[in-house]
Amino acid sequence: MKEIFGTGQPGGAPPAPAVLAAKVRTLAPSMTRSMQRVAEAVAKDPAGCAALTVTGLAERTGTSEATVVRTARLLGYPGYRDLRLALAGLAAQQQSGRAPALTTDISVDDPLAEVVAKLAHDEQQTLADTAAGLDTTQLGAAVTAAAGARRIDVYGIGASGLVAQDLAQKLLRIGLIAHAHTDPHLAVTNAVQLRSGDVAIAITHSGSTGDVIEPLRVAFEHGATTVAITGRPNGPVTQYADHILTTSTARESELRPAAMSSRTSQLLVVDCLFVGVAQRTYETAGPALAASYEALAHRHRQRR
Amino acid sequence: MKEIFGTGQPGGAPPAPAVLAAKVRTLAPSMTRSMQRVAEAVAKDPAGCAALTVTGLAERTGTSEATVVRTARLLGYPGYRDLRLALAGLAAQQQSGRAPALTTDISVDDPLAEVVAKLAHDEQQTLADTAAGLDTTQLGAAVTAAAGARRIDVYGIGASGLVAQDLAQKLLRIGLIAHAHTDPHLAVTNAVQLRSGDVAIAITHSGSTGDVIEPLRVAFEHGATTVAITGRPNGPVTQYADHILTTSTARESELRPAAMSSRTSQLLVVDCLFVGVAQRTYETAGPALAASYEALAHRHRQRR
DNA sequence: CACGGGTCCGAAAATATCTTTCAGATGTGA
DNA sequence: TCACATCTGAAAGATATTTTCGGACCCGTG
Repeated sequence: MKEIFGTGQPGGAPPAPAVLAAKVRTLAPSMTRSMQRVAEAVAKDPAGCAALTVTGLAERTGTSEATVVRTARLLGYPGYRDLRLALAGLAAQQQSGRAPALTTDISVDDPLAEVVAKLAHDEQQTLADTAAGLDTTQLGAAVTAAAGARRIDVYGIGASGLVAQDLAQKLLRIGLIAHAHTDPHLAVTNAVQLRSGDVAIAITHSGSTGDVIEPLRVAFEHGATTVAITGRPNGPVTQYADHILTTSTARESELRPAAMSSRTSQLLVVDCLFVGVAQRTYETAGPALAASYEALAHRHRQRR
Repeated sequence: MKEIFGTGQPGGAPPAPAVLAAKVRTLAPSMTRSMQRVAEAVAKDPAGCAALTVTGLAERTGTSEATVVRTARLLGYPGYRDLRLALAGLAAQQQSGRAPALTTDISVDDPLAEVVAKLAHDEQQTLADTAAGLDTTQLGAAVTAAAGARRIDVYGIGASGLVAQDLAQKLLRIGLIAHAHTDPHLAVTNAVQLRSGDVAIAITHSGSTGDVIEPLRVAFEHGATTVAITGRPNGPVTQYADHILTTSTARESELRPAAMSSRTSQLLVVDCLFVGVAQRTYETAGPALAASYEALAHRHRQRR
């Protein structure tokens, strides 16, 4: 069997220096234990790790050279050598005056003002990570597909279901035929209707939500162009996805469920997708947006 | 010879990445012809050279590996490997020097990468604004009311409807009785059921969405504690609100409907409200969160 | 003009580093 | 518990870097 790891991102994602920290955060959950140790060490002390050889880093993290190389691959680099280069770059950037973001958990007895500050900061971080980790090539492909689609179906369950609805609502506003499906059975029965030229989009943070994967699989097998918006670019859902849009995965805690930051991340991706499509179809999207704005104005009371 | 550079590292310490260019200029005259070629190439295109192996750089400069290594030594590095790392650092610093102003609107012909950057930046700004403008006293009051409520109803239409659902979903997870109403008629008929001790929350960006104000009015008149989450702290909706949580109002443009940033803002407020309530009811919320997490895990296929 | 002393240079060997392979270890679901 | 798949590290294999070493070149001198 072929090595599944090496693929990483087939779409030729260039290894970037500044987005490395974001990538670590995004991909950490989909890593194995030893790889996480390596990733953590790398994220914690870029300068120190850049000075180490592959053997040295393996020793420091208590793993083997092979694992270090595998981690480098997962982070999108051809090998450890390149990761090391990026690490040096990151270290240099950090060196040149940057305040390290202080992220503490929210605890039960935090005053409200602090809760607000921490939540806002966290979501900002999530946005930055997502933007940094988003592959614009994949995004472009998804935009092209959606802009020319006969029909667009979006699948999502739970919190992701709301994101799916948000996307569908917006696409409808610019004159596209878009539906959000939050019921697994209905989703599948609708997916059967799809064919080449249609687009199916699955939104799942974990990348392994069966109820969402199933309709995507059906759509995929019926020839539709499929897009996965997920936090686990290696998850099962990507198996049936022509294009993969990666959301960031911030660490969660008891009082801050994963749903919170993943939702922020998903929404940003969805917004990007939407704006991209709106650009592409500006001829019709522009007037449509204006018209829907007009229509809404009449639902508002006039006072004040 | 005396060390004239500001490295502050006398002896065999590795030179900093930033002073590399200066070193090249200073030491160039004392170099041999071939070494000068190498030094020049390195100074002119750090990024490009960092990507080359010792053999590659030798070829590009028309010299040999040995010469490259000798040059690296002359510049103060133990070997080419370390010069290369410094080069990568330098490249990264130069790269990060460019901070493009993102204050402009998104236009039809923006490349996707820029769309992503602008959207992310904008939403970050929105979060900061919201956090800054949120009145923690009002928030505290709303939290207290919600934490002790017999029942919580949330009203929202369109994009705000999704936020309402998000809030209700989360509150349900920690064991509270919460419902989101997106149908105006049903919302009103349900609002009639409310009484003192219950909480009604209206979410409307414009503050003047009749379909949302009406149920809140009914709830208010039936004695429920009412909360308004709105971008217009003076809007009609506040007339029937005991507590007002203000969301930020970012400027909109044709390709970036107001719904986008207002949604981000609303979600942050809703999250704050939720976390506050979860803190307040930690006795029951903690276990409930853990339990719902457990339950979800089984809906996911095995990892990878 | 030839010669000797010095420096400079690069091909190839020697070493270090990185990558791949493979088989045992470990965990997971039926 | 067993079967299966995944994870992991030791060691072999491939690259890259460093060192070695002999020849080329420059230049002043006899």
